[in-house]
Amino acid sequence: MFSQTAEYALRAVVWLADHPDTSLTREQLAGPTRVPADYLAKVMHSLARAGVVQAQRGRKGGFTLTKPADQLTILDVINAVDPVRRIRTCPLALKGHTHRLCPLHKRLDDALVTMEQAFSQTRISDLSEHNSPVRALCEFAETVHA
Amino acid sequence: MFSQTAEYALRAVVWLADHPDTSLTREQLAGPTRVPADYLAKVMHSLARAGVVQAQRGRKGGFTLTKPADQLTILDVINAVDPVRRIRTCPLALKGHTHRLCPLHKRLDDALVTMEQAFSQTRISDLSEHNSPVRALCEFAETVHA
DNA sequence: CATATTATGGACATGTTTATCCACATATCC
DNA sequence: GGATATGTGGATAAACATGTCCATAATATG
Repeated sequence: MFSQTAEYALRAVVWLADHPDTSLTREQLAGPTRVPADYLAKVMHSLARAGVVQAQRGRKGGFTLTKPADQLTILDVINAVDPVRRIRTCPLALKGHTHRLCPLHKRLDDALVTMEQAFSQTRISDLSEHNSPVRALCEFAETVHA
Repeated sequence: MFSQTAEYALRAVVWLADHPDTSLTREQLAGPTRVPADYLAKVMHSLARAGVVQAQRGRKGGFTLTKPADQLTILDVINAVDPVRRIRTCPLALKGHTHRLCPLHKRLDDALVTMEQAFSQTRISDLSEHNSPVRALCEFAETVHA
């Protein structure tokens, strides 16, 4: 239901949130989050364009969150890489039926709204180890160390 | 968020529900629902295998719903062609972390549960013209007639 | 300024979904 | 049984998502 890209983006952002005030390189992110490093480069680029992270080139470069993790939601991340596509007009190519959806597409869109709400209500900081009994990223950090 | 295939399947099933006790051929379904006829063949086949519709070959053949539309939900249709893939184990390949999800994947799975519930609570009959002020399939029927 | 490090951006490869086409099996009608 | 209508199944293509590779630009450090 979610794209692989969105999954990758969320893992990277959560990892960044767990390492505040630190610039992490693509490689440093790719390892613990288990995202293909070369593909992660593209994902991080999307996040940078969307203003979720700030990129810094050159030596000592890397990525940091542009906002504190408690001001960043799951929805922000998902919309940056793979926006929820609401159903606003009839998917069938109809004449003047753009203003009101039929029951089917109304229900489907309602489901999308519900998901958007769930995503917008969860802050990235809620996913950190400090704020949850179970550590984010399935406690992956415990199984690997640089 | 939903696959094109699921969208097609829902259109076809809603159309079938609006024409009860009638066997509709692939062509008769493809027209008003605007689904590519050849692709619809495959979608209907999936629905038949899942027991949502019954297929009848040969002359005067076609498709009918196996159950009354008020005993069939959106979830039944979606699961037939493009099942909601719940997150039951950690997407990161971890050792003994299958029993409990981290906060991130717990939240994502919660969102999936919410969607499943929304889908299972809507019956196909709820989408028919008789039970709704706005006709199903965006009143497409009004714009085309055989 | 030279070098090493790092993100950027494009080309390319692979995989999956969506779509098309056609031969075949099955059923109805005469 | 012959002719016609229909779903079934496989091969193939097109579009898109995912993944890999490499040259380039930018930045810090010495």
